[in-house]
Amino acid sequence: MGKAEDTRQSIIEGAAVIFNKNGYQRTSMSLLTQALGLTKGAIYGHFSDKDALAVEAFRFSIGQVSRRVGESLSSHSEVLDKLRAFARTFVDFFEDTVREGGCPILNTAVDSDDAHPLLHGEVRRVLTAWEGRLIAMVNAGKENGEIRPDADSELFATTFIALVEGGILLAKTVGDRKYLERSVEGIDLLINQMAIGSDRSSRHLQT
Amino acid sequence: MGKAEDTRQSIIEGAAVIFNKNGYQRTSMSLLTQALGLTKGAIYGHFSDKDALAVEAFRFSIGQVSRRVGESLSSHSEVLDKLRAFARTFVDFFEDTVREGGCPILNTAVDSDDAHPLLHGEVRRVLTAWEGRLIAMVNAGKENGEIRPDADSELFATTFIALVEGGILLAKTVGDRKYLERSVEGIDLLINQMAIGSDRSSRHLQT
DNA sequence: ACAAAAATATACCACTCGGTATATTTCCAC
DNA sequence: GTGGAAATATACCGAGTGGTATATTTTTGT
Repeated sequence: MGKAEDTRQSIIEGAAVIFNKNGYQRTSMSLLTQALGLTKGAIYGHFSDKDALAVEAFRFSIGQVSRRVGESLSSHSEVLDKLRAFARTFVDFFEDTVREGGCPILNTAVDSDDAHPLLHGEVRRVLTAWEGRLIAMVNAGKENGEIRPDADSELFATTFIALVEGGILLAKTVGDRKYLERSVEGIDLLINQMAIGSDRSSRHLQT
Repeated sequence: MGKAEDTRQSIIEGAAVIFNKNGYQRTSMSLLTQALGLTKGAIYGHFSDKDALAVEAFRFSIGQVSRRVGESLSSHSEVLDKLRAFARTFVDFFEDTVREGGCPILNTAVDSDDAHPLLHGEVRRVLTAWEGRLIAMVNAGKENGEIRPDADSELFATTFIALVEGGILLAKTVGDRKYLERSVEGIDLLINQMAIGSDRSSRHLQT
């Protein structure tokens, strides 16, 4: 990778955090230059405009999340364990997430509301991909006999995502990670209810 | 109410929608003036600065949500029905919510991230109040025998809020209300599991 | 080592921002 | 109706915005 390509990547990585912390609008080009130690000339030499950089930065942030999740899943073979690890990843990295400005999906979804169709399309694609991945995992669990065949995979996928994002929102806003922990606990309950032959499926919303 | 107080209120109501649609940063004073048909002089005559107006606008938006929820609850006497009506209110008003720019709690929580301590404090207060209200309702249900005494009211309150906000986020971002409907369906499952003597408590994550 | 090319820095553009000082209009008590 | 006060409009401020044209530095192929 040449020197130029190297700085291009460092711009993306630096901008990802700054955009995520401050939002698209509040992130000015001059803020980026001083945080990156570069000048406008350098940035505009690599990206056509602020929008293009924002999109690449968002994709990079998503890649980071995806990588973390992938690593968590790889250490488990059973689908049920993979699902549990999936959810718990967001708890494990909560402090890092807060330090980097919160969940980029959540932030960008709210931030790009109407005003930024490009970013809006990106986050929309990420969310449906996430949903599809969860549905596929549940279906795989049905096929290998881990999950009851009558489980509603779409209902599970939606509640999974909603609980994760809602949990992050609550925990970050109120400033207490217990809200995210509880949300993931709620996901665990749902997972147990889909499982075949687990006595945990008879335990409900009790501690 | 004098003419001036009337104007002041119309500024708040108009600004509430504009702030919620565009976010704090993207809502410029000139955007407000042209949308309200007023000039800066009029606005700054009633509010010290943009921040003060934003806070009042946020409170007004929250009041609207609170009013809707209150009306939904008032038509039920049992706690379990109140909880179900609580959740369903967000589905019933989903189209209105989208038209007005999304859930003000969700939007403001993400928007005020770090940058606006005043608004951040407001949304934080609203969230904990919402949590307290749900916990109180569950406890009331325990006392009058509707809800199992061992139900985890805090876990329920957190998952309730996370599912509502996460569901709104998903539904609005992807552009399909079914995601919010599923999230509320998930809440109904949790409610049924807390209920005493309902055979529904043995049905889990199946359609 | 050197010249061409690529990458980065500098200086500047028109425009918009939130906010204010002042002029003008509208309201209200008498 | 009229005078004084309150409410609103107008004109303007310095600062910051995204973006660009050009100058300078750095890299790269030979």
